[in-house]
Amino acid sequence: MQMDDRKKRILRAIVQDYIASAEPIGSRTIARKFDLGVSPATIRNEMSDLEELGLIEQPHTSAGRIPSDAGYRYYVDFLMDPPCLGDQEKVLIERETARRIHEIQEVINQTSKLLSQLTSLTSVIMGPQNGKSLFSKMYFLPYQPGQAIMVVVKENGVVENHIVDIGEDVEAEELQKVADVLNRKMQGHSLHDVRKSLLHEIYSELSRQRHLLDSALAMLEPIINEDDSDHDHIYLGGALNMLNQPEFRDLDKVKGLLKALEEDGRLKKLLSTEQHGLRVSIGGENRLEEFQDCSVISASLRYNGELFGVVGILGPTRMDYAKAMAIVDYTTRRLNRILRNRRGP
Amino acid sequence: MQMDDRKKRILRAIVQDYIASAEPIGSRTIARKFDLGVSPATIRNEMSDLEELGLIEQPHTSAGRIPSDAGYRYYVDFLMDPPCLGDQEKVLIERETARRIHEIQEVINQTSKLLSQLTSLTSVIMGPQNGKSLFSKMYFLPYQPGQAIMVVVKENGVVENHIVDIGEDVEAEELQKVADVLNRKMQGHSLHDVRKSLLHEIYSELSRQRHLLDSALAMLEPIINEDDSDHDHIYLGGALNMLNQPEFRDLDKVKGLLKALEEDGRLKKLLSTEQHGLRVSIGGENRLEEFQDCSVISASLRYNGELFGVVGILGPTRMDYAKAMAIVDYTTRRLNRILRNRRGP
DNA sequence: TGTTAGCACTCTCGTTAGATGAGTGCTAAC
DNA sequence: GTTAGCACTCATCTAACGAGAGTGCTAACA
Repeated sequence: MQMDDRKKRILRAIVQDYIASAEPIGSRTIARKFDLGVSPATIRNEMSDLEELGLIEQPHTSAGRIPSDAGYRYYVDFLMDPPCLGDQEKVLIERETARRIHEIQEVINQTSKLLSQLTSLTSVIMGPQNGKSLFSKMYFLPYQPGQAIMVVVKENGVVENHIVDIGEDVEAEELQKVADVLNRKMQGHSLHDVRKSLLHEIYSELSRQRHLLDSALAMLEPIINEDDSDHDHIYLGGALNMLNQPEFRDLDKVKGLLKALEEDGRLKKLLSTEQHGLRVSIGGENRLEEFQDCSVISASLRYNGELFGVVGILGPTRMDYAKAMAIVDYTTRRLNRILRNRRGP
Repeated sequence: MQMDDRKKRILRAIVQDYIASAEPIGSRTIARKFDLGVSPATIRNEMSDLEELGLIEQPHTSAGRIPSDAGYRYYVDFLMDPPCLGDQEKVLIERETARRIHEIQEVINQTSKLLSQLTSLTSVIMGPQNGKSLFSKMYFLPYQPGQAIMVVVKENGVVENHIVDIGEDVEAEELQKVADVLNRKMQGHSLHDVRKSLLHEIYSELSRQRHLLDSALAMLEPIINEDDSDHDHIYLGGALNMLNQPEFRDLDKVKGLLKALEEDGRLKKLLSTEQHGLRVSIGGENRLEEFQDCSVISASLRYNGELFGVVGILGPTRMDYAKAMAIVDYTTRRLNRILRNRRGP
């Protein structure tokens, strides 16, 4: 069986109406709402075909039809109006991302809020993966007697500060000398590497300042550990928006989904991809059980060509794909431009 | 009418049973479950008295009784077993708070998770209020051509870093000289003060390095602005736990509450207090409409005697007060001890 | 051969009516 | 002061029923 023009128009009508209303739609309603020039009976026949093709389905015998995952996929790939963005939305995105990008955290928070507001869906942002980030430099600044501020700069531009304990008799300046050696050795290596191979090399070079080195290395512990932990958090924005979707009127469903969202690991799997450009994952295309009723639109952030993070939107399978895709696309392009302007160290 | 011993025992039974079961409890059930040595009829008479005293109420005519806000208050103040903590819980708190307290953010995240896990309620943590925090020192570190890392230390021990734009021809070292002047002038002043009065004083002193100063001040902008904004975020842990409480089986109720939680301002009002020690706010005792069905147990964190933050638990009015109070109390004591050990600069 | 009208059938949803059961308040007896 | 008994109230559960929306099939039509 082929998808002729009329079938396409009918499928398009079903998907669009269902996206808007969340109600199964019947032949009669289609005939009334969309001017296809044929009677409900004809549409019924066509719908029967579409069902056989696996593009639509019936929740129960005497209800209208709703799109299947494959139906949404067909719609996104072939039938949808090309995603395009309103001017106000563009302006909003420009404005929100223009404000203070002094801290990476700031960017993430802002963007997350922005996306969920614009789409009325849940936004999902995965920051830079600590595990893979390369070390660039470290500095020590005085803090209090016995303590110092350790500032760590990574090659992806991220700057972190930690308060570390040093001996009472040690000055931050002194420590900085040790740090300089570490900087020379560690620059461009992942923290993982450091632990694996560089440590003893550094050790020998610095043997005369052994006790200082010991403490410096102890200080790096927290960062090195962070490396392994699943500590590259995922930030959710507008998780509540989900409650407004009729498909989540069932409390248990919501609970399950939110629980899955709380476990960072699940989401990370869902978002992880090396793919450039926009990615659309519809319903069952997600492998994960919990997200079978959801779709994810995501795109990657890059810094110096490296994966820096992922920005996405999570919504019910029945979502306004055109709009969501346009918004994610525009936002990530914008962020990538900003990241590019912060040239590599 | 007086609260004699039997009345107290009955009220205690009602509160405890209702906390455990979330079901209104009737005279017959009390007589069966709790061994008071009197018949249901007698208990009915006493319950009638308790209702007249405003300590219990009936959801509808033919249901059992539930505690009123005043009833909970009476229970907490006079009837409750003194809050005390199991050893496992103590150990858990010790262990979780012992791990890396290198970053204030870390402490907040950890504690938030910990509290919500231990109580199965929602934890609420308010970090240091930027607006009130006093400036201590700033440093500049090299980052990339045209940019520097600005590290700001506040008197409450918080360290922040920001990436700031500087002229292409300016070195971070050069900037540090300006910073030294700023440090001398601004130490111990709130950022608010700086804007109001110190700026022109600083200006005159540094007039020869005007262009550098201009940029340094521009850099402080983000922090100064942050000051005014409601940017001292509130961190929620286990907001989902609420969904498990039978009182929130109604989706609209949950939505309303979560919406109120999302607006930081509301919660800030709820938590703000100068009071030392444990604070219990029951149901209608909260002024805010949205939280009439909730109780909040909170306590303040202090650093050098200054209010540093607030740690609390938010749950339905029907919560296990003894347990929640014990946990909040122990946790904040522990955190305060840790903060004290990080002596003031 | 494709399209349409007609019709019987299915299934969900909202309403209504009873039956059930937990709990109360009152009265009178102990 | 305490208790047993009893009539009454009210939420909740269940079954039954009708309305409404939609389908699939058949037969007629162009």
